[in-house]
Amino acid sequence: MEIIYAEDKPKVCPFMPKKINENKKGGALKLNFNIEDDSEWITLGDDEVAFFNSKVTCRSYAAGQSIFMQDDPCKGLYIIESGLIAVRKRDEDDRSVVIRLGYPGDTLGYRPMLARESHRASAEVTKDASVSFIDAASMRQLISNNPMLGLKFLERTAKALGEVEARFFEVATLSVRVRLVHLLILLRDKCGHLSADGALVLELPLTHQDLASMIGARPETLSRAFHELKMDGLAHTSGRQVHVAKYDRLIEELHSNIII
Amino acid sequence: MEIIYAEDKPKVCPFMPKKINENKKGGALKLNFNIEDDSEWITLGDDEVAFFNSKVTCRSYAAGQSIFMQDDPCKGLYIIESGLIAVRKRDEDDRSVVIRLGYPGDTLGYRPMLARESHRASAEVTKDASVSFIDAASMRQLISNNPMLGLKFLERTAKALGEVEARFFEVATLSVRVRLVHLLILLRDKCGHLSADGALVLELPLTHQDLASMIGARPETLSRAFHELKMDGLAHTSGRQVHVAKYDRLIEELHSNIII
DNA sequence: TGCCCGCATTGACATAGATCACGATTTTTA
DNA sequence: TAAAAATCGTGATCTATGTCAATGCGGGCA
Repeated sequence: MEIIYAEDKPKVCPFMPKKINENKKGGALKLNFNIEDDSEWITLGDDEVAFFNSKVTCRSYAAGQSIFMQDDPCKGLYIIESGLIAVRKRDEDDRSVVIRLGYPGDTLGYRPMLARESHRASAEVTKDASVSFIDAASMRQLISNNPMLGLKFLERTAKALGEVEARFFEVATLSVRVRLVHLLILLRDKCGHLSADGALVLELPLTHQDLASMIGARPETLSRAFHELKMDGLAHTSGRQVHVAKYDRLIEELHSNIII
Repeated sequence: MEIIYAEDKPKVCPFMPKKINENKKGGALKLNFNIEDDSEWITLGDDEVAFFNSKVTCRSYAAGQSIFMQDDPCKGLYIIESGLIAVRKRDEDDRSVVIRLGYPGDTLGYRPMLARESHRASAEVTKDASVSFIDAASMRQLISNNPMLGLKFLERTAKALGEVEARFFEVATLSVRVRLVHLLILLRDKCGHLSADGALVLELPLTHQDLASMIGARPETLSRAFHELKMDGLAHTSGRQVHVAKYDRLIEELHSNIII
């Protein structure tokens, strides 16, 4: 359910509230995506929803635009409603690494907002997106009023921390091939679907260059790793699609190399 | 101010409360280290301090002992009062990586405690330590009673996340030499002091093997990197000490390679 | 004291992965 | 639609780092 905007300029999203946590609180949150049961936002009470709604603004971005840039001061929290965002870190030589991908429901910028730091990475729109924003002061006010909201964010941050630590471990000890296999498995949930013949197909949302950067490798090396997987009959690429023949064997290959 | 225990077996620490946040709340927290102004614990009110004190227990560990092991279920939060802890992740081939170091005032296990997961790493005592413990249920109760406590933990976790992301970026893009230089600079605050002749000396708290793992390299490679630094007149090692001749030039070398 | 045993160093070698280069694609733009 | 610009694939190198092996060092322990 993606919203298409004709204009080039950003505009405010239409207000289409979703019922959240209907039984208990019945609040209607001004956010344009399906709020999951484990979302941080379902912890908000009526008053808080009203406060949130009065503060939140929404705009849309075309693919290629940036939501914020590395080293910008962090103004607040961004909530992805639709589209796809790549969080990217650069050095002065224009080497860049995609740190993570943001999907609808995800938030951006909570780390620098909470740590009261500047953005350490840029957020680039990969597929046309619509993103809501709430300023840092309001967000902190919400969190200090509502312990559960803070706790939810804490859990989220804690999970992210664990994941990055695991990726650090990977890059430090595992081969490019294994890292690629792991990345493919991680992307399955968000980008995978079954083709007509029942095989698993991943729609990779990024160029091979960016994929390579996510596992700390060069594009050429990634290309060769894909070639190897094809030779072994595990998976083959066509454009930005990856057809996975033997998902089980991917998992196997991972298990023999990783303990998480 | 380190506490020495003669016994091999752990024993309960003496109760030596520190005054925290005297002006406003006057609580005395049952923790044996100097509580910094930005510590999460200064947010506790009288009742909460009493509750905390009734729940917290303390024991001491000798160097070499483990506080918890990878894959153990997480029972609660550990607070380091003295000593030094290495947080280490292992795979089945006994390759291990030191993820971070824990100093007095630091807490261990908040990530798995909050994410309700098992420990993804072990905590090994590197210098005889005294560590307090509070169970997960009590800790959660404290956090949901006191929004500020949660917020403080949130900030801390967010900071840690930023640091690990930065290290991921490093390992993916920078040479071992530059990573070593960066590690030395990071260790300066905790392990550095000035020698008689005014030069900077770092007392490295770990074996070269563990140091190597922290920057995602093998011990032999680390050894050669140190050798290189010596050749260039930047620093030289003797045992676990590193004598830094030109700290400025270390910084320089880093700046020409990193943007944080 | 001397014997271990784990740690550090050094050398020789192997290799994964980076770099460079050049066409072949695909995508974007005009 | 064609032209231009990315992006992708592949081969030929090069090099940083890992691996293996031998040696030396130092600190605990009998």
